[in-house]
Amino acid sequence: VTAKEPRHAPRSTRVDVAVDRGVFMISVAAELAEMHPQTLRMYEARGLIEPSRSPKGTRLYSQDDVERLRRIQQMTAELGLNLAGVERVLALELELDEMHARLAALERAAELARLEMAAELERVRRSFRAEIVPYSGSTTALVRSADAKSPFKRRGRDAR
Amino acid sequence: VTAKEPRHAPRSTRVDVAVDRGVFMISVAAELAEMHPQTLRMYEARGLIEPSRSPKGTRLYSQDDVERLRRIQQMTAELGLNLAGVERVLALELELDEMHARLAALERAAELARLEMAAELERVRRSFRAEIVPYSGSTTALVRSADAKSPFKRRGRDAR
DNA sequence: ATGACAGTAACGGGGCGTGAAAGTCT
DNA sequence: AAGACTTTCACGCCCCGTTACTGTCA
Repeated sequence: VTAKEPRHAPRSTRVDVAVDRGVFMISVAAELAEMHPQTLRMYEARGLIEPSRSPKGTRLYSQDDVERLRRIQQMTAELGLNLAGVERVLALELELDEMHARLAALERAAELARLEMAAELERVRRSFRAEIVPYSGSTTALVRSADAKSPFKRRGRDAR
Repeated sequence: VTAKEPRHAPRSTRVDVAVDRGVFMISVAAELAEMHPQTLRMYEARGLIEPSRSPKGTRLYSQDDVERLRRIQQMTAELGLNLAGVERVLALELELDEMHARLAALERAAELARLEMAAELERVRRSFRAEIVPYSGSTTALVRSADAKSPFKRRGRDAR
């Protein structure tokens, strides 16, 4: 926001790249994940990660790959898991995420159903009231049905 | 079911004991879990398991403890996890179970709410209809609602 | 006094991260 | 020709299961 900038300031560029697009070769991916390149190859051999390959056979790691590597790194380094544990934990965390999503979706669906039900109930109340004509001298009410909007004509928005 | 049994048949007894009541001392717990007794002590030192203690200080493992040991055993032996991994996986699986329970509870609650709503809706309809009475001498149709089978009475069995 | 418990310490095999060697491509 | 990639192999640390030793109690 300042007007003046140093002439030889470090230049940086930001490029938009799909997060699952492989762009980093092994040396820079290793640096980004703070790991040894050889370790990355090992992980691939174990099936923990699957970088794409250039036509020449060079590994290309995506942004997602690097993030996954960092997660693995913190599991092994900070928590002391071995690779088998990492594998299992990653799988479980995936399951857990899916379950979270399902739960959130179900909650949303339930709330929505609740609202629709309430609305339907209100509609029914109103439509019945509208068709009731005040009548004095009897305990019964009358119905004008010719043009009456049937209270139950709309049934659409509920069945799955 | 056969009438005659060998006189010296192996005798067995089945005793009811609370699954979380510590009853096995370390040697039999180890045998049940197919592990070395020392391993059990190690796991306790790591906080992976917490057998109760007799007044004398002897470890007493419950049925639950033994099951947990077997689960640990299969994680380490079959899957190759180390203890840190076991710890993490057990925690995650607990979370997952809780989430399963929550999800099931939420589904039940939603279904129940749905039924109650439907019932309420039906009540409202009926109560309004009860006030409607036949009327002849008009071009409009009539509704005897007290006992009338309403054309739209059945709404229940459709969702899902 | 034998046997199962408790605790601490040391051995040893395997997992896994690192380093080295050799080959290919630009 | 130099440098970064590829692969395979070997060293070495550390985890952890086992064994061994010692002490206590019935």
